[in-house]
Parts: sequence; structure tokens; C-alpha cells
Amino acid sequence: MTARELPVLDAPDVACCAPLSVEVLSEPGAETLARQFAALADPVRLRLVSLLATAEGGAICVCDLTDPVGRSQGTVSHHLRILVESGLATSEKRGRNVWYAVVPAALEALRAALATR
Amino acid sequence: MTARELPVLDAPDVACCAPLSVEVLSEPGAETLARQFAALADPVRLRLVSLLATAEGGAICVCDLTDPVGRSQGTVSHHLRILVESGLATSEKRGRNVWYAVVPAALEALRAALATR
DNA sequence: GTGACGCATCGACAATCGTCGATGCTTCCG
DNA sequence: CGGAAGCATCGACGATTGTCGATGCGTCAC
Repeated sequence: MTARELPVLDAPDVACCAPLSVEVLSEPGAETLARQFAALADPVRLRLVSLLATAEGGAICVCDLTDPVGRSQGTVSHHLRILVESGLATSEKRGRNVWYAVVPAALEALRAALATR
Repeated sequence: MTARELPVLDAPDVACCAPLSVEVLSEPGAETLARQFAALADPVRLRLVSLLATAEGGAICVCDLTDPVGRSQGTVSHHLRILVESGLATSEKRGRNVWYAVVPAALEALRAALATR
């Protein structure tokens, strides 16, 4: 399988830019931030994030997510992928399940961007 | 100008739901939140918000926004409309200009939703 | 080894979005 | 009054998105 060849986004971008109210967002910064907000711009993904964040142990496998959100397994997998690619969630394969968890630092970074003066 | 003339205050949906990490988001709550995040899910709109938030006096007219974001006047107007409809900004007609400003309470509500435990 | 389970991926489709140029309306200035 | 400035709106277009069913692949139980 040789790994997914997705443009890997690594740790650094957890804090991409200064708060919107402090200095005018640069174009690259806006691009990055927009990608993260876009990941939260869907009701199903928001509920997924909420389910992950409130889960005992902080993680849930896909099979326990399809029912609560009422979407097909393929669709749920698609949404989780978007959350991971945007840095808001992580996945870990354990046996034949895959466990997903939120990345608190990423949510905090978004909070920081929204801070008002 | 006696600041008391802000009739349109949007108190209702400024805070739509509990933090994602506290309880699982309801479907209607997810719908509302998603609309607000969707308003921030575009680079141009993010820069507009940033321009509004950092403006002296807290407001800018459309004519001063088209250049910084590099889009046509019609497109900028379209984006501003989305920001207003989502409750993140307000508009006020003054002479033949229209002044836009951010709604700090709306940004704070989004921050609250993102709060981690 | 065989079958079932869990997940990712694919192809297809309708719906929505971002953008532009053109047009129309209101307000101001001379 | 006539023209120009400032915005909103419209129609059109390509691009992106959310969704499904089907398929493929690795893992576990028997």
C-alpha cells in the first residue's frame, strides 16, 4: 500500500496566524485557516468532532460513528478523512478497527484566531 | 452619534449550543454552527473579517475592501452578504456608502463552541 | 483456508459555491 | 437637472462538495 500520498501536513501549522482582530490576515494564512474552518463547515463533521471529543478515552472507531450521524460508512470515512487532513483529528489503526480522536491543540489554535480585542 | 441606535441586535442565536467537547451536538445545533463556520471557510471572507476587525472605528465601506482582497465589487458584496446573514457582521448605510463591521459576540460564541476540556 | 468484519477508495450524480460582467437603484455633487 | 459614485442583484459558468452503492483490501475467528 505504500502509504497514502497525501500532502502531509505536519505539526507546525497548528498555529497558523495571528488573531483576525490583531493584524490583517495574509493570503496564505487565510488559505490555511479557511481549510480548517471548512472542515467544521458541515453538520455531519461537527457532530463527528463532538462525538470524538466527548468519547470516553477520547477515541472512537468508525463502526460506532455511522449510526449516530446517520450516514453510510463510506460517507463517514470520507468526512473523517477531511478532519484528519485538516489537522483537526488523528487516526490510529488498532486491529481491524481504526480509532479517531480530536486534536485539542488544533481546536485551540482556531479559538485563538477568533479572539477579539 | 449616540451609539444607542443599534436596533437590529441579533441576540437570539449568538450562542447556539454547548461546547463540542461537553455534550454531543444536536442536529439542529450542528446545522446552525456549520453555517457560521461555513461563513469563515473562505479565504476572501476571512480576510474581509480581518480587515473589518482591524479597521479604525471598527467599520469599513465596501469601496475600501475590493482592492485589498482583489475581487470584483460584486463578489465582495456577495461575501459581505454571507457574513451578515450568518450573523458575523453587520451593515449600516451611511450616505451613499455602506459600512460593515464584525459582531464580536458572534466570534466569541464560536470560540466558546470550540473550547476543549 | 474460508468466511465475516471493518475500513478506505472509486465512480457517479445532484447540489452548492465562487467568480465575473452587466445592469439597476439610490445618493451625492456641480 | 444631469452625471457620477457606491452597492446590490442578476444570469451564467466552471469548480467543488456531500452522498450513495459497489468494490477492494487487510484482519480476525473458526
